[in-house]
Amino acid sequence: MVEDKVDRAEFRLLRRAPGPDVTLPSCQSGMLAVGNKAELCMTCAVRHLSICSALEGPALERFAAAVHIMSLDAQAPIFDEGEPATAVFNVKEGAVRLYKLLADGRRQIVGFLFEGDFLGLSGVRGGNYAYSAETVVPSHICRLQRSAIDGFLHEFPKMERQLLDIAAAELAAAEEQMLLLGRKTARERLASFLLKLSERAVRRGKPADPVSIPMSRTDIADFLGLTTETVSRTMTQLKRERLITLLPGAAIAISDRDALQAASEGD
Amino acid sequence: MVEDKVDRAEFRLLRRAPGPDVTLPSCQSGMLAVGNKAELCMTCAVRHLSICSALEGPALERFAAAVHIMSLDAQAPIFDEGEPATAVFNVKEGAVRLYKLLADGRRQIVGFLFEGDFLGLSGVRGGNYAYSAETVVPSHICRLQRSAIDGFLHEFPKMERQLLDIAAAELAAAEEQMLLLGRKTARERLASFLLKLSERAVRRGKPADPVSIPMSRTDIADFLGLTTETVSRTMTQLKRERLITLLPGAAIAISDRDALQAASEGD
DNA sequence: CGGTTAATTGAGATAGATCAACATATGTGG
DNA sequence: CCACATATGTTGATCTATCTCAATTAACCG
Repeated sequence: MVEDKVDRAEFRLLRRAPGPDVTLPSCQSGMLAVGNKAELCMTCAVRHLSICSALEGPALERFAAAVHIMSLDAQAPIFDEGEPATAVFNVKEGAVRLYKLLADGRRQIVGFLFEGDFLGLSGVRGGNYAYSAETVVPSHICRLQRSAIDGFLHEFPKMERQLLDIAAAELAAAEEQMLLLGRKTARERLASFLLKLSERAVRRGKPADPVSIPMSRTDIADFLGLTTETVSRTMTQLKRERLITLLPGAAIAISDRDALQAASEGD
Repeated sequence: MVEDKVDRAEFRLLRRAPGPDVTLPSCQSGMLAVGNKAELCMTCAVRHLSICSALEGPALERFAAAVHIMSLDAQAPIFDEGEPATAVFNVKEGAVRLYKLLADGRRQIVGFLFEGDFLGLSGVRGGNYAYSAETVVPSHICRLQRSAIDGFLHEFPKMERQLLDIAAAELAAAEEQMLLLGRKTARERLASFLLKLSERAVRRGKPADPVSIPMSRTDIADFLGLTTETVSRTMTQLKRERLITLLPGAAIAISDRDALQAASEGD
């Protein structure tokens, strides 16, 4: 526990040690065996949330044929920062964290992904992933060769435009996160985080109020630029002031949304 | 000076006070009078750096016809966060800062733009600008109605793809900035900042070594999530250790690039 | 060249980090 | 199904990097 940071850096080196190219993580937890692959996308519960919604009918069937669904355990690597960006992904179910590491193991989580979120095109620098990706909980992730998606983008300008919109939205979110990291207090950061999680849950068609918090305190800390201890203390503080209620099963009830909103902007 | 933050917040409110829509800043410092508008883009010194490079011949002439060049003083507003995003911009000459404010005046600069940099499509949330933009030094900024650029994007997929690449690069930069803001020390932040400025100068065809620093210490502080005092002290520290030399005229010589690189990653 | 603004330097305060128990889940094999 | 083992979360007591407040100095500009 004391050696946490060093462990993280060493672990990273270990993972990279084997050779220049690592086996694809798709093999690590097994692939779903599916009879009719087309069904995959046609009946996908999160299609309306993702770029796949730009396709219909035969195009969607062709798309489905190129997609592989990976079933991953919790804490499973998807790809590493610096690897050639040969595939793109879509989260079908579960949660993913994207992060960057410093040499000494300090970690910054640059984003969390949930059902319907797209991954692997934006945030790529010079053909390589700009961050690492891991599952937070057991997840189903759709995987598609980059070459394949490039073809679809070329063929369906609507999809490309949608991707541009996604990139613009991600950028706006990134800028908000910069404001949070550069200028907000711990209390403001946590309040902002909880509200944002709630908003995102709503966009996915889930209830706004009991927010599910699938990630650990350490993940939250590394996302908010804090330590676990500060996250824990601040959580307790918000609880004590009755802005939130900690529920069993990694969920949080927002007891006073207005007050939490106020707390997120600096009282 | 003591009331700096409050001033900033009040100033912002004042600027917004007049009415629902503010006069376009293009009128504030005058427009360049140009005989042959087509010449504007055809002979533009930074065309190869910007999205305009996707167009040639007649298409470029049509593009030029739709472009207005604004000549702005230093510290001139370009647009405000929350305004409808009715135009896109390209920096022809000068420097621009993009920033977000909190209600009490705390400011986070989310990016600096230089010659050739594009502005106004990515980072837009729901049709409104996600941040405010101001010039840092006297600048020439190309302005184009959003509806016009949409037409070109539709007509020239090459331009749209280029925009997607730009957005991806911006996102990668934003993620790196999150790592800086969330996990780096003041020393690491400043070293990273100076190196990045140097890299960007090179990409614009300028020398890597005496880096021009057009922005104030306050701007640097608000970009790095620090205070002016800390920026100043850290600058002095790097100078004392002979990693950099402060030159007259807002320039900095990188005396020991390797050491500065090391300092940017945590010694 | 004086006046104004920006940058630097110093002294002291503090939010959040670090170090250290302790508590509470989570899981595992008997 | 319980008792132990391990990971995760909470709480407490310090410590410190950076902020804040306060001068002082340097740069810029008409």
